[in-house]
Amino acid sequence: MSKQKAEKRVFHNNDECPVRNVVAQIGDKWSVLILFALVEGPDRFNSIKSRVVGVSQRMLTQTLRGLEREGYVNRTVYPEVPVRVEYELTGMGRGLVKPLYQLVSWAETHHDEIKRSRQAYDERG
Amino acid sequence: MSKQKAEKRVFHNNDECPVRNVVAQIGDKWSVLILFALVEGPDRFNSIKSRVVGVSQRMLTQTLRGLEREGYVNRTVYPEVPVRVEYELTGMGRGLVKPLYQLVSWAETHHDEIKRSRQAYDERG
DNA sequence: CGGTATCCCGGGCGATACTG
DNA sequence: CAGTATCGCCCGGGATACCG
Repeated sequence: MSKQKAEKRVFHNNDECPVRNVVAQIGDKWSVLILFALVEGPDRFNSIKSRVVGVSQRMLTQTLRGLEREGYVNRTVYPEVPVRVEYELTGMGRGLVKPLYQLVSWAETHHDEIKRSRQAYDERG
Repeated sequence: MSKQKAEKRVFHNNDECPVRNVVAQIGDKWSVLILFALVEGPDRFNSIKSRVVGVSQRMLTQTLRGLEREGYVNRTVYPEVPVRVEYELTGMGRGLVKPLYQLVSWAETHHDEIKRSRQAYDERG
């Protein structure tokens, strides 16, 4: 049967790669923070904007549109005056957040170790 | 005690935020693919390069340096002729990969659903 | 209030050439 | 083989102005 040692996997970086797909969507500056903000319940545009510190109007709109397109977020317009728009996680969005929490929890646990590693790396040039 | 309803969390995007820290390092185009390639064992520069399809020499070097700085990857030089350089996951790197697998596993499970959501979104304009 | 539209700069990143 | 060095393009994303 061919070789004795298993061939090592090859990794592609395109639209058909689920790895790349998810990282491409949530790997930007704001997506994860916005998803986490919405975990606490539906929220309005300007409220999200004030809670996700530093996000510009342009990037908030753009990121929410992306998350909506992937199916992680629902957008609901209430035609009041003035208009009210609420964003909330979909079922799939809540599903995504779980492994994200695992990741972030890991990151928090190892935050100090990472900082020390950086410092050591920088010191030895 | 202050308000009845809990205040919603505020999310920052800076170096002190573990959320941002981890996403900033692994959210780029190549880090996750390279980490996954190294799960299968130590590997040499050009071998990684051929397995992570599309990565340029420049970006592979740069990404590996970043992963090494965070403490996820070890770099070992064997002064043979020609020189051989091996990269391998550290203990922390192997630790990081676990929640990443959870995330990617989730992504693979929902890949079709996401694709359908995109299509629906694009069709309704 | 919740967006678009436009301008513009810095940097991410690919291509290419060179090196120990 | 495993990198650095340099150039240049593209575009992410901030700032600002305007709109339903």
